[in-house]
Amino acid sequence: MKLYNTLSKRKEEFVPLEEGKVRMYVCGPTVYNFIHIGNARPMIVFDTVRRYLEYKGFDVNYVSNFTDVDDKIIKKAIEEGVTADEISKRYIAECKKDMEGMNVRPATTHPLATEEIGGMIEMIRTLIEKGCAYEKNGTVYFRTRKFKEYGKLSHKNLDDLRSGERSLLVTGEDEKEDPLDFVLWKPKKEGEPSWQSPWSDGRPGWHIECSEMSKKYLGEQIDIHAGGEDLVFPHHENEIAQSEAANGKEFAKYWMHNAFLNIDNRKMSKSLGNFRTVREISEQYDLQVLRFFMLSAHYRSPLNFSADLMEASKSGLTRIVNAADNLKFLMGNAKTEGMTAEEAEAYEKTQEYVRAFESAMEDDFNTADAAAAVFERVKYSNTTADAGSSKEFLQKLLDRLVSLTDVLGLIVDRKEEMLDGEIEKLIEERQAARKAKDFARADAIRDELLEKGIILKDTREGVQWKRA
RNA sequence: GGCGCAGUAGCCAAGUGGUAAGGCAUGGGUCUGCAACACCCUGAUUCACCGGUUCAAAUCCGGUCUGCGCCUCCA
Repeated sequence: MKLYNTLSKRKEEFVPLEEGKVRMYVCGPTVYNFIHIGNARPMIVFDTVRRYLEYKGFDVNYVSNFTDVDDKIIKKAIEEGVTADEISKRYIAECKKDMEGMNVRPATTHPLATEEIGGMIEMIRTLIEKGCAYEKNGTVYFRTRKFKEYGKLSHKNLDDLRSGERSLLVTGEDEKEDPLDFVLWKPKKEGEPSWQSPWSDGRPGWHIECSEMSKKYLGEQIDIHAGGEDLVFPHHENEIAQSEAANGKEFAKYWMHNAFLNIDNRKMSKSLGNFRTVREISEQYDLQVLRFFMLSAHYRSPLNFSADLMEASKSGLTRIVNAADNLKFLMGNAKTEGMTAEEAEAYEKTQEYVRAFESAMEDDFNTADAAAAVFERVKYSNTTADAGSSKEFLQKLLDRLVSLTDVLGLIVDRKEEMLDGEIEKLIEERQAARKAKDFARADAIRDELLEKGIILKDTREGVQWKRA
């Protein structure tokens, strides 16, 4: 299995620190509002990475935080006249609903920054003891130049950064020893949430949060650290500096970053007014469609969101779901149980699609290519399975399809709700009308059911239905 | 200014040296009372442009054009 490591700028063979186990940390959202579709990309992408690792038999310890103390949260709390805690709790709950809709599995642990302050203070204390940090007027800064490898992730050199920072120098952050130094702890302002520390009542800087939470739940060294590409600098660069300076060992072995999501070819931003929340999308589409859309391109390529592309994704996903529905429908009407020799042979051929799927995923999680293998698999079962197929054969075809779509987090095997007696009666009545060639009546019933969200399909084997 | 990414059919998108996957859309057909689903057929002598390396390039090198990202705690 190969994955692209931002650190080395190339694809590397994945070798876990401990055989059979993967320790993975994904930077989570700051919870000051509903999550937007840009937040959704890393969630979906890295959830898929996790699913594939588990599919390959790894025991994955997956940690993803919620940043629940931050300027934006405080600002929102002031606007609404409630506590910051109320805001963060509310949007964590909303975020979890969205994750469920996108079929993003809960992490092994979802730490909250506010519940880990003690550990952060300890880490800052260690950094000060080692001479890697210093305190000025209640603020603690990281001494960036003390960490010789600073810039190794974002591949920047300190002097280039320095020239870019000139404007900052004159804006009055002159209490820093060096403009590149960043905050580990800052004193509270009036009315802000705060915690006691040896330096001041205040709160931690953003970067130290992830360093500490990763250490606490996964240990000083982890396999994979992931997030959006905008986090490469400065967030992840700073995490490396803090963690490696404090712990004295390499922090994460592999760094994975997803590319950005644009909307109608423009960057999503508040000033452009093109911000789209996952919740908004869910009013128009099943979030499964959003997930499928996100996986239609490689995670390191920029992806453009538009209504047309969502429609195309919806059609594509429906094709996959239809194939599964069809297998289930045929299974319900199968006349024989055991597989014949020909069927066993036909089933063996599906192994080829599994191989194609896996080799796509093994190549830096190429989900677009993996989806192509799923489509070929779909075509194969659409052309191979029919009313004469045995139940066992159909079941095996379905199982194999589901095992692949599960890795992508696509649900194709939704449990069917029982039909209301009334609806069932209408379907029977329509069948009778059709037999009597009373098509006007038959169509009227079909329209009536459509209004109730039931779509009918007449097949040679009988009437198939599904919820819209 | 510094660092970096991308440009493949109407749209989306794989493919990183061996002669262009897959999906959506379009058009035609089979099936069907009709519809829906499914199936078959329908697509790039060509991969932004120019030049080079090679027996061979969308894939490597150089240049040009275009779009974009990071360098401001925005995933």
